[in-house]
Amino acid sequence: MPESTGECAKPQRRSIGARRNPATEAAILDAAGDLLREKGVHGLTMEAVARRAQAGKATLYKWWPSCGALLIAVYERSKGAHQHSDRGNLVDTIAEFYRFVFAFWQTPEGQVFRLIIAEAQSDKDVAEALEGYRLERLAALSEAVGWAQARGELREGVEPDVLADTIMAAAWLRLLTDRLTTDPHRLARDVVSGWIVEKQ
Amino acid sequence: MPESTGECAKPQRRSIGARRNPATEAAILDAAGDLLREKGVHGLTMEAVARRAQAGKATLYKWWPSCGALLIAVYERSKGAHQHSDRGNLVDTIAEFYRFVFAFWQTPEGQVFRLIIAEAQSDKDVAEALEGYRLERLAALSEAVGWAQARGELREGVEPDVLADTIMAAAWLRLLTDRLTTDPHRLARDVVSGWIVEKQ
DNA sequence: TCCAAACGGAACGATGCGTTTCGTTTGTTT
DNA sequence: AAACAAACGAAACGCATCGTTCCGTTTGGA
Repeated sequence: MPESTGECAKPQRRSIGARRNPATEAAILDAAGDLLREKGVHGLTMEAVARRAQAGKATLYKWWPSCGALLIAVYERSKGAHQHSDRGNLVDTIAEFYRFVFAFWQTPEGQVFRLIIAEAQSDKDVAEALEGYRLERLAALSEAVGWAQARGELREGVEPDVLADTIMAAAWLRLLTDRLTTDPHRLARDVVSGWIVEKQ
Repeated sequence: MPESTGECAKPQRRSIGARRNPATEAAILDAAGDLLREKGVHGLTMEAVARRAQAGKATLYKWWPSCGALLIAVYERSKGAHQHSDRGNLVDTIAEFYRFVFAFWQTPEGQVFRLIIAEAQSDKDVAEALEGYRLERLAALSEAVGWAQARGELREGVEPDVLADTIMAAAWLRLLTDRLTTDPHRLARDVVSGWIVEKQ
């Protein structure tokens, strides 16, 4: 990841012709990300980003019409795609899921996600992007639950996407109420084990 | 003193001496609430509130140092205290809980709550107030779960506050992702029934 | 009687907003 | 080779909100 120094270092980025300059995009997203982590969502202003990235405001508004768009772009660039790995039983699989997302949400890049949820409550575009992301993650979780179901792990009548919704809800609540230090395995057991057939 | 014009909305609220004027507080909170519902959280500015309430900005900042404080005050004034009523079994009790909060969150007053959750992600004071409210509701939910446990409804090893946390998480996720039209009873069943002993 | 405190109102400098204009740079088209 | 198109940094604009600070007025309490 290119390090943006924030000042000095006069890159003198100019036009590279009648096409978008990737260096400009990178510099702007770097600056936006840095500002977000340093000053929170209120520090993310078009003015500040332009200043820091040594870019013109016109350039910013051309590619990212609003602050919300910038927020989404910052997150999209940094989000890691988590591949669910089946651990043989549902509790361990979900525990691994919690472990991964809690760890990510605690990184500077992942912290942006909670700001996106916040912004989505009053910005329609952000809400739309968030909904797309939510459905994507929900499908992945559903698949993992489906594996357990196929193994006959689950009690009768359990619908994978419904259980996946509950699993995700627990994660979001921890994020939004600053409890990401919750023990992932214990949480997985607390949320999931009610739906598992009892061993005998 | 005789009313001169009788014109609407010219209260001419003045000082009532060296003490806080309740009429001023009411007018300001009314104005703030109206603005929130009409223009969303971005419409809630100190300037706009002062204009609408015909109050001085100095008065606003004296009693509510920030926009977040105003947001909390608006919500505190309107929030209804939900008394949990036991319905004889846990699913029906939780269904009633979901029915109540979903209905409230869909009202103009209740809509403020999602904005509080959003603001709490970047405003420490709001986060603190939200945490207090969350724990308060969690305790009430825990109590309701405890009733079911006392009846022997729950499987062994279930901790009421842990289950209550999951119940609340499902509600919050619906609020934040615009799914308050979820069927409350079905949701209650989907979240809770895994923890109930099977009838025999 | 006098003082303290709250009130509405107006003004201030600072900052961010969204837009516009300008001159420069460079790839693409003619 | 020349003309064009589009992106770029930079600066400026009118406007809104910010948080603060004055002021004069009002009225209860010391």
